[in-house]
Amino acid sequence: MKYWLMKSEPNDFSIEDLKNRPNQIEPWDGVRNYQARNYMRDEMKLGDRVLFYHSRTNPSVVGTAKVVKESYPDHTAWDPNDHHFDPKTDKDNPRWYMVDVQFEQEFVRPIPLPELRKIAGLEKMVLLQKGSRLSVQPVTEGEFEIILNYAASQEA
DNA sequence: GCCAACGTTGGC
DNA sequence: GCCAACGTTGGC
Repeated sequence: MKYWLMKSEPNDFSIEDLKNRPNQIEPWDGVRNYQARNYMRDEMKLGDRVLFYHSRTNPSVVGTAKVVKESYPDHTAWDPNDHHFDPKTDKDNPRWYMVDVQFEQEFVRPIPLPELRKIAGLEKMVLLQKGSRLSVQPVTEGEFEIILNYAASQEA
């Protein structure tokens, strides 16, 4: 099993939105970065765990989700009316892929980015590296556990 | 809203 | 294949 962190701008799609979806499942569409796509297309497997991250507005880890459908073409790339329309990809040779994720839990207290930087054991997290902007990124099992434990300790 | 850091595009 | 110009991301 692998562990991931996925970013979303809460104004665009928040963890509350995920929680309110039918079956609490949502396709992770709109990723238009090759490295992030490769992770989704090639490495994300059923049951993989995901840290849900809110970017830009009060950046923080806000909860967890899991992968419930492995990669398939992101059809929004072919929709001229979609914000993430990509005129250069065609249906015979899909360029962009997505997975479905399902809500697991929302932290009672989100963990803000500055707080993450202070937690021992997270120094090497991709998220915390300078200039890191990947919207889909790997997390180690150790990092994942540290964050879950930290979140749980905040709820006591 | 600003802007630094990245990623992509396209002329040559 | 280089690299300048442009567009985007995301912390602040």
